[in-house]
Amino acid sequence: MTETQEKILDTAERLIGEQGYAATSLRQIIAEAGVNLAAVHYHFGSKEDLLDAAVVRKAGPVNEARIAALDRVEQEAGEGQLDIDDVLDCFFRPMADVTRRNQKFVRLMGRIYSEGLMPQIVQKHFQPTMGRFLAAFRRALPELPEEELLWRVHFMVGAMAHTMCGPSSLPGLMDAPVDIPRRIERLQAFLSGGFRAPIAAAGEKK
Amino acid sequence: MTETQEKILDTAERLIGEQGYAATSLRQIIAEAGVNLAAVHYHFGSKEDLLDAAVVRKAGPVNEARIAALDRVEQEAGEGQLDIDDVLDCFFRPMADVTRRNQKFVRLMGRIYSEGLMPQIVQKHFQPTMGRFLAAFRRALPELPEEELLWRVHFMVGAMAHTMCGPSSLPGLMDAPVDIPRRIERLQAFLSGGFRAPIAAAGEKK
DNA sequence: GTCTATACTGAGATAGAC
DNA sequence: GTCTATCTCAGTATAGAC
Repeated sequence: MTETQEKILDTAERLIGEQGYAATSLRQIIAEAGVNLAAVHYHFGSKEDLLDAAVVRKAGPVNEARIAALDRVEQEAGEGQLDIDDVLDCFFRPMADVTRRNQKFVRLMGRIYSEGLMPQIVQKHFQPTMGRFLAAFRRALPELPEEELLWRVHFMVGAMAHTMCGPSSLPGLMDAPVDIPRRIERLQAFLSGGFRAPIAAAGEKK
Repeated sequence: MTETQEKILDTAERLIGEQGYAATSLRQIIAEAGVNLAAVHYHFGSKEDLLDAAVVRKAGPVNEARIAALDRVEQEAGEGQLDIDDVLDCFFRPMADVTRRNQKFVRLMGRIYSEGLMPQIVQKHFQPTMGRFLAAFRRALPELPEEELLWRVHFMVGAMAHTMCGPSSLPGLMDAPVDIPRRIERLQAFLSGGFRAPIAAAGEKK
């Protein structure tokens, strides 16, 4: 990894996290990184591939930590049932941990999910991890039908994405201090209740 | 409202809902609508203002129905406490109803939230409604501290946004039939559990 | 192999003729 | 009110210096 590549990745991570992908031009990135425009395409191929590389660099370790935590919890549980809160903890704690050292990256992660851009990137880098966690959720909530389980994980991802990227748009939260780990704790408690909720009756009318 | 304006709005609603805002060019919209490029800027000012107009046209009735439903529930409750499920119902049922007649619009709504674009638009058109609902949530969950309540509403918005726009990226849900009302029922049950969840202890360590 | 300079295409926006 | 022509800036592609 050359110095040029690292300067580009660092700057892209910061600017895209702050402003969003669409709002950040390659020309702004290269200006702040002090490199040439063509260097971006030489090293990364395209703007989208640059984002991909920036994600991969930091998301890899987070997902590894998630899997490691899940391995430990599953081993402790043996053949028995898993606790949904333990599973959520395996998923969110590594993210909270990395946030304590690097706020920039979590912003970028939120952008990726919530700008709706490139499901491919999410797919490519998070799908293996999600597969492991889906299995764990199944073990924690065996009474939940498969389709309902998938939707609940989908809701979880949506709430997480919206929560990660920047301050809330709700008036009372705008000027709240940016304490991401605390934010994640709140989210985890909320999701725990959601996963445990009884299933909605189909076609329910009040 | 001239015929030209309506053709532009209809086409924009459809294309942006299908492809997203960033991926849809004004030139594509005008080609399919059969109008001139400058007409868009003449009538709406900019691409962003066009989106704004498309949202306003359809979101207005939904929010009015939400407020009307909430009025009714609050009147029935009198001075007593509100039921969180009733409040959620007031919020989501109008959206499910409009979906039964017009799938295109819900896609557009999802895009707006989830492309992270223009918080201004969300702010401008949904904030008054959100204000009313925040008060209702407070009445339904009086024991919840204000900050926690605001975050939970934030999580709700994130889950909703992610759910509205297109199919899930989870393997098992990709080819599921697009039954938005059913999707909303599932979401509502999940959120109900989330809102009722006990609060996370600060700095909790397993 | 790395990087610079520069040109190309398509986007949103605008001025002015009609 | 409407449309043509044009402007600026985006992402991209390539030729060639080192």
